[in-house]
Amino acid sequence: MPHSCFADRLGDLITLTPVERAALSALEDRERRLRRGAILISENDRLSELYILKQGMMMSYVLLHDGRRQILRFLYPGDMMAMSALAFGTSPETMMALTEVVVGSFDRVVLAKLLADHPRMASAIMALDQIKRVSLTDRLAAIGRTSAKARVAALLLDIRNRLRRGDPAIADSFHPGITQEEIGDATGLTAVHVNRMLRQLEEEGLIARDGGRYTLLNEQRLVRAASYVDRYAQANLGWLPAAE
Amino acid sequence: MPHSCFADRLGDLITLTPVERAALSALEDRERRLRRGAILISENDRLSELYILKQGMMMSYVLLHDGRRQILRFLYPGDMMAMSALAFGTSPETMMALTEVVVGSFDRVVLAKLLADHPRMASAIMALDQIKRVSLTDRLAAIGRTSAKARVAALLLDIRNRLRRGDPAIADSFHPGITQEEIGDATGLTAVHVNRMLRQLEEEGLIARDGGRYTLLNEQRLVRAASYVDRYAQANLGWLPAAE
DNA sequence: CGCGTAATTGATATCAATCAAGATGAGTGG
DNA sequence: CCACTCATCTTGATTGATATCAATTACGCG
Repeated sequence: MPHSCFADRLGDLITLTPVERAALSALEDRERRLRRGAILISENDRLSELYILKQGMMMSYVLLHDGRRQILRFLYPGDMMAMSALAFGTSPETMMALTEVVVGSFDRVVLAKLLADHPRMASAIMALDQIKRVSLTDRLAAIGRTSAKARVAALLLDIRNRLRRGDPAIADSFHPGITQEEIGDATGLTAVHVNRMLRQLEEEGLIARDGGRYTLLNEQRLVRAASYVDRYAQANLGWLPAAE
Repeated sequence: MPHSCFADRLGDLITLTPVERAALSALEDRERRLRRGAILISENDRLSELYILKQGMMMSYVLLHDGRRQILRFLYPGDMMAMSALAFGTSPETMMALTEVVVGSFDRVVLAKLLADHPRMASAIMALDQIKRVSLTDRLAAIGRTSAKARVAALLLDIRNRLRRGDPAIADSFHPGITQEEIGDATGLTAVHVNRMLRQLEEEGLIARDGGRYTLLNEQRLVRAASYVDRYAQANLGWLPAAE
């Protein structure tokens, strides 16, 4: 049976049957490779396929008139991308590879078919969507109502947690693989100010940095400073009836 | 056949069969009334039901440690609420009535059953979710990367468009029914600064105000100033196979 | 009429942006 | 192996947008 990154992700939430896993793997068999910096879909491009990130790291962002950029989300293996294809004919956002990546693609009609054949997957995918939505509202609240330092701290915590999901060996030390400018574009700050906030976090003994590597020295205080909540860890799909 | 606000909403996107409409109306038959200011669900309350707003206006928000508030969304008739119940046992946000309201409620298991029995509804509800998600990312970009004036303008445009969806008679003049403090909590600004921004928009001839009533005097310039996009108007579910 | 909430306005403070220069470091071509 | 280049990071000085503080004023409502 072919391996499915997306099934692994769903499998963290519910127990999947072999039949369900097989059905999900159909979402990934059309593979495509991208180099670092390559764009999978640009804002306003025609859109009818969805993608699953299988290897590497990507991000999605929008550009404003004045050239400023807002990064909407960093994407890791198992993440479904371009779900907006379900509602729109053109993409509302740009998706770019931050490393070499492998993505699987499938037509939106294939997803509709999957939902029809495996209704339990429909509920599970919707639940997964809700986790993403709540994470997004957390970020909205962070940008709207918290300090620059808190936003940077929250982003570091979030990236570490998401990396750890793909590699449980990761503890307090990790390599986000993004620039300070990207941290700024994700948190609504300038690169210069991100630099100062990182320095402050460092001086306060909350983090350490070396090259592109970050170490969380006091996770508890960091979580408190950032008002950070790991929504994925809180998820609970116990209410969903087991598969037959 | 009982009337369903949610079916009306979905019906804007796809043509529903009478059978589908009947199934959707099951999501609303358990009615509940709330007075202005009443709280439907508080942050961290146990959660196992979903709701559909049938009449009136609500909002959802989160509170931070320091008492600051971030309003996540204003809710209008036809909006499904508390979908986070699909993924979490407790609510990540508070939902409060801004006027007298009527809501319908149903258990999350009922939704799972509906998705199983009517797979086309599963795709349509997911598409509707995507519209909401993209609107949320628009707001994220606005708060992260645009000026106070642009954010206030965008909120006014959005509220007008959403009110108009419920009442096509609404043109350029409308009554949002929210305070300047609430505008601030939705846009990440203080009430004082919202007041100044409204005044500026007024002085520039973009809007007029009278009591709680707002009039858009130059919608085109306002849309430009706000970089506003009406995602709901752009939605297109043409790819979804018609019902049999 | 009186009370409480919301709106308004001015003065001042603060956080983060902008502007300006280096410093560091990883490729790259000679 | 070195000189060069470009991106990234770093730091200081200054500006600017928005917050905060402090009164008033207007208004809906009992």
